[in-house]
Amino acid sequence: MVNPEPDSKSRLRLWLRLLKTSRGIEATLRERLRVEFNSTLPRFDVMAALMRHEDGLRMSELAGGLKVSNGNVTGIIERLVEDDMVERVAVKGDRRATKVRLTRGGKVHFEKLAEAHEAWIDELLSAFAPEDADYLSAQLQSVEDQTHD
Amino acid sequence: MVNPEPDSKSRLRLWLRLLKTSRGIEATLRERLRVEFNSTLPRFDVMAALMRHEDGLRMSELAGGLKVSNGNVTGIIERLVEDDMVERVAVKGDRRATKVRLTRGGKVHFEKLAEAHEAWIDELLSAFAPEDADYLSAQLQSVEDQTHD
DNA sequence: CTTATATATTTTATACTTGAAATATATTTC
DNA sequence: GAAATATATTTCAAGTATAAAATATATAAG
Repeated sequence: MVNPEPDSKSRLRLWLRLLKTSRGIEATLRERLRVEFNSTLPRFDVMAALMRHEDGLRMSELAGGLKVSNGNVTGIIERLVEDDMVERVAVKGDRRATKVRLTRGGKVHFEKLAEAHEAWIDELLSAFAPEDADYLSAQLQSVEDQTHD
Repeated sequence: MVNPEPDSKSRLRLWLRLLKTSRGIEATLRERLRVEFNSTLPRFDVMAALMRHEDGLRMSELAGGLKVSNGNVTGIIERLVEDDMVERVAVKGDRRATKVRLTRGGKVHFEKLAEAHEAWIDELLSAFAPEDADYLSAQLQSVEDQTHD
């Protein structure tokens, strides 16, 4: 063949597929969080991060971990505080910083979200046998280092 | 083993990995579009869709194709029209509808974006040999039908 | 100790996103 | 053909997202 398809085409197709898949799943999760829990994906992400850190996280740690901007986290936390899901705690020794952590009620609420979330994913990705899922995860892992612009 | 890890855990890991990978790539693309072309991903997506339809698309076709809300497209198109990238065309026979299509300048501009975009993806996904990319694409395809909530 | 610099966070301006309500026009039904 | 219903689009309110500027506090340098 004189002019075979360049490698970039396969990768482009993969990217479009990757994007379509993750957006589709995200849309479904967002919709279900809204309808069944009156919540959102960003709130879920923030609460999940806080769940993994009993003593709380600084605003900047949270933003860094979720790879979103500081200002973004400020807004999400504001609303979570209004809803008594999260509380702000002073950091002793550094009056610039604030730590943020789940309230008792926030934990209870998140437990429910997390359980539903795991079941939804299990359903949405049921096309993958666990071994395939693990294999795919490993493959995707290899992209990691490429995306540190 | 008495209590082996449930299948849902593998799928959950896959989802988190999928999300992390696509968000990482998206962030890189967004940043580069901003810095190198003073543009954005949503604009790119809209222009790419219009590029595939010489005669233009109705607002609702555009929204449906990109799977975003109508109101969302209205805003993006508004700004693209301001920048002379896109023009609105009346649909004869239906005065409710508007078609939207790339201007000459919009096409020229998009050609540059598309070329850079393909090169970025080729770079970001260089960890995948073309055959692996094709295989992965096919695997991901299988999720498709699951996400029509 | 006082200025310079660095760090943590919030605020601001702008854009994107959604779902729902509003508007305008078409189509169907009686 | 007038009323009811459906469709196409925009507007609206609220939330999410970014980068950059502003603020507050801490640390370093002199």
